[in-house]
Amino acid sequence: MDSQVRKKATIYDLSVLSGSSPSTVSAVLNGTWQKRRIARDTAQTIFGLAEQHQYTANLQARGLRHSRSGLFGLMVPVHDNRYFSSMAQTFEAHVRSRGQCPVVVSASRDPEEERRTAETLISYSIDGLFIVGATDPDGVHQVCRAAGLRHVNIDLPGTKAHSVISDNYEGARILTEAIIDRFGPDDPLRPDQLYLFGGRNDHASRERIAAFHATKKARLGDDPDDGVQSTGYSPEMTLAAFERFHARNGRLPRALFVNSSINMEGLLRFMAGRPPEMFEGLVVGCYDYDPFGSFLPFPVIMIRQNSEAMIAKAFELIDTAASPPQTFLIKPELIQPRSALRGPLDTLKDG
Amino acid sequence: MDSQVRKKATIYDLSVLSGSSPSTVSAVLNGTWQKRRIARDTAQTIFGLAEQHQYTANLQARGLRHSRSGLFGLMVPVHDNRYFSSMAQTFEAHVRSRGQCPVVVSASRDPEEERRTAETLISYSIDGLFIVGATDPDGVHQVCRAAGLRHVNIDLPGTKAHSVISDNYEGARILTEAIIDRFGPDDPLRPDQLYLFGGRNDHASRERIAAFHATKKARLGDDPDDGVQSTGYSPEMTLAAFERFHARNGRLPRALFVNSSINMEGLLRFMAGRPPEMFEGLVVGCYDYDPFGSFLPFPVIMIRQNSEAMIAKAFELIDTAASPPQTFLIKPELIQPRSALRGPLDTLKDG
DNA sequence: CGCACTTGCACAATCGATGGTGCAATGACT
DNA sequence: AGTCATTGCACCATCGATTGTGCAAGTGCG
Repeated sequence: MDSQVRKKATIYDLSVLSGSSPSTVSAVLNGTWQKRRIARDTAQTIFGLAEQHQYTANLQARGLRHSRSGLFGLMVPVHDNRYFSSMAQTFEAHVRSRGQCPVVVSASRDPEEERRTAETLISYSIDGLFIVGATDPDGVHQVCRAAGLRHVNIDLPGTKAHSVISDNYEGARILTEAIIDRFGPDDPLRPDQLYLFGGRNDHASRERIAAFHATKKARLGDDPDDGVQSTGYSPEMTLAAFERFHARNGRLPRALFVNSSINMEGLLRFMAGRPPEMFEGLVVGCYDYDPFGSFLPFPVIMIRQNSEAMIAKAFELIDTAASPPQTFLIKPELIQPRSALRGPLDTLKDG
Repeated sequence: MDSQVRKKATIYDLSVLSGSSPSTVSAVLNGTWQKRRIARDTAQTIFGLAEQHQYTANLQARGLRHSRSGLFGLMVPVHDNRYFSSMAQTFEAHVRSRGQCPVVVSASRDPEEERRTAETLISYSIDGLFIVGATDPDGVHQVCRAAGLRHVNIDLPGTKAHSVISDNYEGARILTEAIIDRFGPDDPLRPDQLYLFGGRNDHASRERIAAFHATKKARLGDDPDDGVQSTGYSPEMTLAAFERFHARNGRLPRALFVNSSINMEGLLRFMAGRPPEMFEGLVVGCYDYDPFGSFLPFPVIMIRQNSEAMIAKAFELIDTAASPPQTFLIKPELIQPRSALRGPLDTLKDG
C-alpha cells in the first residue's frame, strides 16, 4: 500500500527527508562517502531512508553523467540455437560477475540489421559489445569505432578488431577423419560417398570446406567436385538440397558432413515422413553439438565448439588495445555419438 | 579517418554547426519539427549535418527526460533451452516491430536473482517486461508495481498481474493419452509401467502431474503412488532419478512422461554409455518440443507449447490495465514422433 | 498606417546522478 | 588568542535531449 504506483524515490527525495544535500545523498549511496568525508552518522541516516523508500539509482541518469551504462552487449545471429544460446548463458554469468548487466540481442545475419542493432546499443552507451557470428563484422566495427566502443568479434572474424573463433580447419579435419574412420577396412568409404551439406561464403564455412577437401583427398585419395552442397544456414534450403540429391541419386550419400546444427535440422525435415530404413548405415558428422542430435538412430559424430573458452578469451581481449587486430583460434572438441555433455545450465542451483 | 574515436555528435554540436539553437536541432531530429513550425529549409540543413556527422540520439538522455527508455525486457529462466530461446526469437521480432529495443536476460530460476534482475532493468527505465517461467512471479510483481512498470507473466502464472500460460492440464492429458494409445490392445500398458519424471512444485508441473494422474486413472484404471519422480528442472537430478529407478528395478519403465526438454537431457545422460537395446520398446512423452528430440531411436511424442501465441497474447495484454489479473491459457499442440517443425528462424532471409 | 495573426525560432527549466570546488565549524598547537 | 589543518558538507555545473513559453519579424486586412 505504502509504495503504490508512486514514482521511484530519487536522491532529491531523500535529500529533503534527510536534511542533507543531494550530493551528500548521492555520495552516500554510491559508496564514495568515505572519500568525500561524510560523517558515518549522516550516512547511516541516509542508508536507512534509502532502504525504507526502496531507493535504487536511476541508471540512465548515472549513465548519462558517465557516458557509460553498465550494460554489456552480446549480438548473436539468432537466439534459437544451442550454440548461440549456450554462449549467451556463459556470457551472462561473466557479465554479472563483473557487476554489469548483460544484454543479448539478435541481428538475424543481416548486415544492415547488425549495424542498426549496434547503433542502438551504442545509443544506450553500452560499455562493451561482443559481435557473434556477424555477416559483416567490419561494418559493425565501423559503427563501434566511430563511437569509441570496445568490441570483439566471436565465431566469425573481422579484420579491424580482435576476433576469437573456433579452429574451424582443425575441427573439420578431425570431424572428416572421424567420419572416415567410422567405416571399417572391409567396406571402406569411397570419395564419392561423402558429401558436405550446408555452409555459405563465410570464413567458418570456407575453412571447414577446405579442411573437408584436403582430408578427403589425403585419406580417400580423391575428392569429386560436387562433394559440397552449399545451402546457407537455413533448414529449408538444406532440406531442398537433400531432396534434390535424393531425387537425382535415389538415395542419400553413405556419409554426411553437415555444416551446423541448423543444417542438421534440414536433415531432420528430410527424415520426417520417410521410412527409418532409409537412414540405416548412414554416418553423419555435424559441425555443432546438440545433446539430442547426438542420439539420433544413426551415428552422429559432433564437433563441440568451446563457447566457454571463446567467451572467456573475448573478455580477456575486451580491455586490451586492438592494434594490431589479432585472431585467436579456440580448439573445438570431437564428440562421439551418444554423448550427453554437461553444459552451462549444470552450474545452476537446481532448476 | 574522419570520425576516429571522437565522441559522438550531439545536438549541441549540430546546433553550433547549423547556427540554430539546440532545441531546434532536437525538434528536427526527433520528428516534432512540423509541430514546432520549423522551416523546411532549416530542417533540411540540419538533416544534412546530422547525416554528415552520423548523428544518433543519446537514448539515455532521451530516456532520462522521458522516464522511458525504449527498451523492452524479456526475463527468462535460462537461455540455453529451445523453448525459451525460441520465445526470445519471437519476442525480438515483436519488439522490433514496435520500434523498441529488445533486451533478453536470464534469471536462473532464482527468486532473489529474479527480483534483482527486474530492479536492474527498472533502473534503466524499461518500458515493459515479460516475466517468463519465474519461480516467484509475485515477488517480481512487487518490484515492478513499485516502479509502475507494465509487466506480464508468461509460462508460470502469478496472482497479481496478467499471466499467459500453456494449458498444462490439457497438454498433459493429451500427452498421456497419446502415450497410452501408442500401445496396442494385444499388450496394453499397465498402470505400473508409466512413470512421470521431472517437475517441481510449480504451477505447470502441478497441473501436468494432476492431468497425468487423472488420465492414468481414467484410461488404465489405476495409478500407483510412486508414479511420479520429482527432479526439478535439472538434467543431473533427472539422471540420478533414472539411475535410482534402474538400480531398483533392473530396467526402465515401459513408458515415460518426461516433464520438459531439460529433464529429457537427464534421460540422454542415462542413455550415454548404455546399450541401445536397453531402450527398445520404450515410449516417451516429452512436455516440450525439440526437433532433434523428435528423432531419437524410440518414439518420442512431444508437446509443443505455442510460444508465438503466448508472446502475441502477452503483447496484447501489456497495454491493458491489470485489474483484476487474469490468466490466459494457450493450447499446446501434440507432436507425433519424427516431426521436424518450422520455427521462428524460418522467417529469416536465408541464414 | 495600425492591429491582429501567423511564422519561425530561441530560451531556459527539467530529468537524476555525479564530482570539483569552496567554505564554515571544529580541533590542535604554539 | 591566533594560525593552520582537518572535518563535514553544500553549491553548482554537467551529461544530452525534451518541451512549455516567449518574442521578434513577417503577413493580411480594414
